[in-house]
Amino acid sequence: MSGNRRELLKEIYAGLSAFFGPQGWWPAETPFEVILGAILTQNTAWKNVAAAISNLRRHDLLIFENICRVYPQHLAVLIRSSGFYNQKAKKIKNFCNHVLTKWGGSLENFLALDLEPLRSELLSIRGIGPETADSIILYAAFKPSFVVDTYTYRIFSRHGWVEESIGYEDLREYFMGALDADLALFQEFHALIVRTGHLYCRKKALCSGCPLNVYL
DNA sequence: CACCAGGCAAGTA
DNA sequence: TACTTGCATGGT
Repeated sequence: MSGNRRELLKEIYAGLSAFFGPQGWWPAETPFEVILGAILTQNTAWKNVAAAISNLRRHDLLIFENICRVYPQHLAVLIRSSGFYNQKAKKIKNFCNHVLTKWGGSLENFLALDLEPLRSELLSIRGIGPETADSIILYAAFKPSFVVDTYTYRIFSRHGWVEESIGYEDLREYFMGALDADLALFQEFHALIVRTGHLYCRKKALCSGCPLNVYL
């Protein structure tokens, strides 16, 4: 049964990869920028996140040591366009304070942890949930933790491949239990799923030619 | 005008 | 354990 799942996933990945080509995610220049983007994009369109990151860049705040010194209120003003800005400013500061107090300010050392210890420590930080944690692990720490998002859930449940009631951890295990722990594969697969979701989830267009050929 | 976007935490039963 | 609600801007 699990071999079947592996074949299904391999087939979907191959199809999406051939259809869309390489995605080259995450759209950021440094690990810390990935982390900021992962928090800022929580339930928010990426376009609004991009504007916030652009503001941070203008203020030279895409650097860990710099953002550590800024007040949450000031941060909130700069990331306003990403929505939930008061919460998100606090979440970013929570992350920074964790690295400062527990890792002596060495983000590099923190991200060098093995996958499982890193994941549980990320999840202990207020504001870092499972998707944000896995995004950070996959695209900032470069370790193969599969990222599940709403598109993943919608696409796979709508096709009847998983139960509608499935939760985050079980859906993540659906992928990780069937696929080899391959960094590039996980990075591309998630990016391709999001690409598909952007085009077809809750849109009127049908998936003409797309391997996931169903009205979502 | 209503609805949603690459979630998460806190509160309730 | 399993819902529900607050958070908030900007695009369709």
